[in-house]
Amino acid sequence: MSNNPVKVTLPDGSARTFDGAVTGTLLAQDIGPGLAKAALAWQVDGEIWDLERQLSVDAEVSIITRKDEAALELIRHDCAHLMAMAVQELFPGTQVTIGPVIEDGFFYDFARNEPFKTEDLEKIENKMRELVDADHPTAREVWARDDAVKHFKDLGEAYKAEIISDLPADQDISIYFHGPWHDLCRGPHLSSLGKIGKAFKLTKLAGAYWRGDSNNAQLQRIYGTAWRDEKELKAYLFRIEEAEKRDHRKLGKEMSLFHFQEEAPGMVFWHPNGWTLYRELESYMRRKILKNGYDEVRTPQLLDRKFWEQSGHWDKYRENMFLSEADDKTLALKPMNCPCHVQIFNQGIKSYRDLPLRLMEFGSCHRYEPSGALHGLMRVRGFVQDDAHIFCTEDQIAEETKRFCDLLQEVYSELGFTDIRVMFSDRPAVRAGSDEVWDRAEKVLSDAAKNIGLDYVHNPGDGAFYGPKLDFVLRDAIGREWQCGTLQCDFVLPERLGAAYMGEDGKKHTPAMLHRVILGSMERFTGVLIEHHAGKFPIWLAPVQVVVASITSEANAYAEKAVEALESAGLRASLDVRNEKINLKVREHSLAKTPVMFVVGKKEAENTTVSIRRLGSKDQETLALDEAIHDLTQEARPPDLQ
RNA sequence: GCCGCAGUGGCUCAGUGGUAGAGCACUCCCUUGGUAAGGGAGAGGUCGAGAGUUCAAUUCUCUCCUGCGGCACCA
Repeated sequence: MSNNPVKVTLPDGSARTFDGAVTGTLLAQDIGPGLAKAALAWQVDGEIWDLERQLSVDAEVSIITRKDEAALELIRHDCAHLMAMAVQELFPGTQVTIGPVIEDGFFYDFARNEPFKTEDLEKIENKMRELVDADHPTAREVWARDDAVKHFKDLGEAYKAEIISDLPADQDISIYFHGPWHDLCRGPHLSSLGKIGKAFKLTKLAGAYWRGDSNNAQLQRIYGTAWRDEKELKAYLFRIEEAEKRDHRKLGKEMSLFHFQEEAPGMVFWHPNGWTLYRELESYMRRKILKNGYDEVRTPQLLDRKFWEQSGHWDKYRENMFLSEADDKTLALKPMNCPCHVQIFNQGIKSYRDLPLRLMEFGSCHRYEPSGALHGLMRVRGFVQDDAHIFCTEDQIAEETKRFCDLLQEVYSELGFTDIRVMFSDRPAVRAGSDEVWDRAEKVLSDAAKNIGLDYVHNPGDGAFYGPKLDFVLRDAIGREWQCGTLQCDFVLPERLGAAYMGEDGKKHTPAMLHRVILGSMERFTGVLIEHHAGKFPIWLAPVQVVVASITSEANAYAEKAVEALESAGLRASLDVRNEKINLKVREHSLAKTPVMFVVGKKEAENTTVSIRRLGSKDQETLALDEAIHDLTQEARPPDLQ
């Protein structure tokens, strides 16, 4: 170790010089005993280091304590080790594999013949607390690769040995010891297990494939969450509870929007309330799309197998298609609309003057999704896409991309989503079309995206089998992301399906085809809306926009009249003249999330007024019935008609 | 599809090797009450489906179905 002086610069700009190499611990002690006690790790030129790691060159440094955001990652990483340690103590013979930090927590994948039971989580958690109390110190060693491989093999840790063998040759094989237990790990780690604290909780048990490949063995994964203190843990658990409250499956049941049943897994039974919401959304989209130069069409759902053979779907997606037999033929329910739209394009002779031709359909599709993938409205087997295909020349792609992105932004913003992320996905391993065609398609689409200033993230290898795509991911009210829109550039299918137009040069050409959706699946987007609004829909979407509730039976006739007036003004109104107290009615309609309530008693009946109560407010406002209806009619207009 | 868990009246859930219970909702009666639960009575379940063990299964075992949490998948 060199004895040259080491100068470190602290965040406040002050500098300290040490005679030789310095560790985080030494530095913290040098600054003060309080900090020495609170130190968890230190940051050297932006990189987090173990406290005991030696620094022998000048650097910018800071001491990390529990107060720092960076402490979270350290705590979670240590917690993963702690859990693995507890598991191996409780269940000897269990092999460890990997245990990374993830959003809000960590997990560790184990290989063990016996399955873990839910009850085991508590045992493991208790053992973890014991180990925290024991406060085993951490030590780091660097081993020779072959020694490390042999060591873990001898221990029966085949997975660890495999991981080490696969590490790049130039990488140090660092082993971390926590008292009697050790693991291969890149680090950094806290200086002892006690520093983790006890604000952790094991949350769920799951299966996970080794190296994420379903051909490999399935491991047992235990998830946990860990925080800097009890308060943060509580806040996290509260956040989870709040998210559960707005779960669209729960709200769908409570608000009678839709249901599923086992005779039709993954297919929605829409109830009157839910269908009203769906239809409002559909009407809105139809107006937006038709205004943007599209023509609406409708195509068959059941088509002959040979049709799908020609399109290439039979080869690649046969396993995921619903099949049927009739007239000695095999038919398949359409999994997407594009081949059908090409058939419409192919009717008659198209001229370059007809391009771009934009065909739009609320296309009803079926996909045989794996049973484990189904999830409420978010992942279904029968769904409707707000789908369209734009047939155009290659030169028109840039302009069409711009038009589409403008429309998409407008729709998202009118529906209340402003935080949108874009991804550009290029050629997948399994694909149709030559590399030359892919080169062209990727270039034209990414250039178009760049030209309109889209700030996209590159997502390699995730394109559709026929072309590259732009995906649009939106963030909802509580920060979750939903992939909805997509724009896919396709030079393959039009050719395969024989689409052609007569060019200016009098020769036949194959058009390019842009596949695009904005909402994606209507079902899924409805689910997103339910969760985004937590069931408290804006008036234009609310299944029941206003309920008229009478206070006494003497006002019932007037209440009926008010409902009739609301309905003739085009509003969705319902009547509540039950023989119940107004308190109960207010409570029930509030719980039902009806946005507006007209409360009418004797006074209102005599004066032709209504007492208005809005969802989420205790205020009351009395207005003349006509005026109230007039105001509400304005307010209930969809965003594009405001 | 894979791993783990679950399936009991419309809903939320309790419970037991001797064929079931609560709250809410529902029906009826009383109550006409001014902004988040007025009172009383009543009705309602082949305990997901099939098979097995047992004198006896909603309860134990197996198979299947569906759902839930992940994984894998998502044209």
